[in-house]
Amino acid sequence: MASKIDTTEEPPILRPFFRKLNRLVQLADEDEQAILSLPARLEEVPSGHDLVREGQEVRECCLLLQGYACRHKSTEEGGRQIVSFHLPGDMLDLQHLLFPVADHNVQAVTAATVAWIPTADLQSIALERPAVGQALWRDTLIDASIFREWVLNVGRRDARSRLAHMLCEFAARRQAAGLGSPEHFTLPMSQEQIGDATGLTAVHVNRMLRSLREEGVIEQKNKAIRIVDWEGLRRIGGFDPTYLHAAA
Amino acid sequence: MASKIDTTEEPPILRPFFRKLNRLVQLADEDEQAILSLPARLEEVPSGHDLVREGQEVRECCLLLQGYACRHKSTEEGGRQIVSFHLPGDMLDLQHLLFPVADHNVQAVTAATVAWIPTADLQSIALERPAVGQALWRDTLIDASIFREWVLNVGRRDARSRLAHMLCEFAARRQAAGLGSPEHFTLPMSQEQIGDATGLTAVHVNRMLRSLREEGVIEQKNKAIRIVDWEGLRRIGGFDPTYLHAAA
DNA sequence: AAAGCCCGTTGATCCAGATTGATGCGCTCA
DNA sequence: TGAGCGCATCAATCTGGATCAACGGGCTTT
Repeated sequence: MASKIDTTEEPPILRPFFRKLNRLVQLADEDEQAILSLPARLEEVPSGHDLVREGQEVRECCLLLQGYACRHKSTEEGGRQIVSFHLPGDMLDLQHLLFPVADHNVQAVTAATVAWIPTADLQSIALERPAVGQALWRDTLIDASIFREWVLNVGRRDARSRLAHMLCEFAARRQAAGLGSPEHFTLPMSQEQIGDATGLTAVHVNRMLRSLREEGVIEQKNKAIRIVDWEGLRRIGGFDPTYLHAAA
Repeated sequence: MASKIDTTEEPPILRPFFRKLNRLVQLADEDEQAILSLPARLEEVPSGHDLVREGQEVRECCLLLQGYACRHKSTEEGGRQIVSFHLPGDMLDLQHLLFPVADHNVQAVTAATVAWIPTADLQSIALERPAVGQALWRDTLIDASIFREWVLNVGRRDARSRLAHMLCEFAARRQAAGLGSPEHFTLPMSQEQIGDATGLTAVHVNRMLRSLREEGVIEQKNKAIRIVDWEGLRRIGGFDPTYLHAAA
């Protein structure tokens, strides 16, 4: 399932990662070379696979290359809360650069390919190449900003708004990451997972999605979703993309 | 209300800030000197004062020296959500080091003294002194970890647990910051504010605090609070301090 | 010392969302 | 080709927390 690969062969598997960092901070050619030649261990995992578990000691950071992932925590009673969703190109656990023990879980939402990069190598590139370090720091700051918005989302918005907001964010981040049209895409997660992300139950997610469909702001068949009335959805969710800081 | 002061006079007003960073990363004497001689503009503000407003362009980062503060966001309908509370020694808006425009508000919870430090100076100290940069980065990562826990708190815990968890976190952070006993302290915020932080209404906060009192896990008179049964409170809140990463 | 106000306290009622359970559809795999 | 299963869908009932309303006590203001 896991295999060592020679990163000097083409095309460099870390290019999506470089592209993302380069959106955050303008990088020089040497920065690009340094990033692309980071050692990386590829792994393909099935949907639902746990990539990092809470309490685990982490020596490699996990970069998502294909598919979708999420991070989640649980209460002692077993209530599960997804705290973020991730797109290809996202670093899933940058916090492990400075804290070796995981304080939450990382899970594949769909079948996915990830690249494991030793934390030590990321640390030294961040230290030796200030621009790269700054890009990584920026990435963690955007993460934090999204968490704040999620606190607001689950704390103060009603069910329909929460869902609308989540859909808007997902669409906006897809677009920012250059993954295609923000109006028509596949929503990779199950309604159960959407509920875990919004603090709702799956059945209520179902009801509210139906309500959004009946209102004519979205269309759905299976996992395929089309945002018919972006302004309407934006208004229902109270979505303002400022907190994404243009990238993410 | 605001006044320029010569930071070379004793005692250095930035010492609490240095102490906090030094807890995050072991700093050298030159790091200490560099931190203590950062230019800082002192300001004393009354309870409820807005230190930073959403949308505002920020050129100085705000360091809390005395009193308590919070950060908050609002929905378009006006629902207010407090996303974090802050103790003396905390940097209130480190994200402005890399993003010049505020995506949320910072407010004084009590009368407070703050020090404004130009973002440019913080940026250069972070760049020129890797240990300081790392400490600041660590601080933002701990912030993010706390936000994740808050998403879980408002998303998946019931009202009583949310409150118990909030009390545990506040006590633990007080202790970590060396602000005195974790069992007996004054809770600076109003029940309205506690509600805004936990996604509840003030009346329900009141009821649940009474329930905690009746259960004998806490005692309260006015703002003074005593945690009588720490293990009980911990259990009710499902509090596990790992996410605070020992400092904060 | 009186006036006013903010804040905490308590009760009564209402509603958004949870829970439970039943049905149906489209996968995958034998 | 059909069995089995995960997942979406939908309805009926229940409940935690919101909302609305009233009161009291300690604080500041004059």
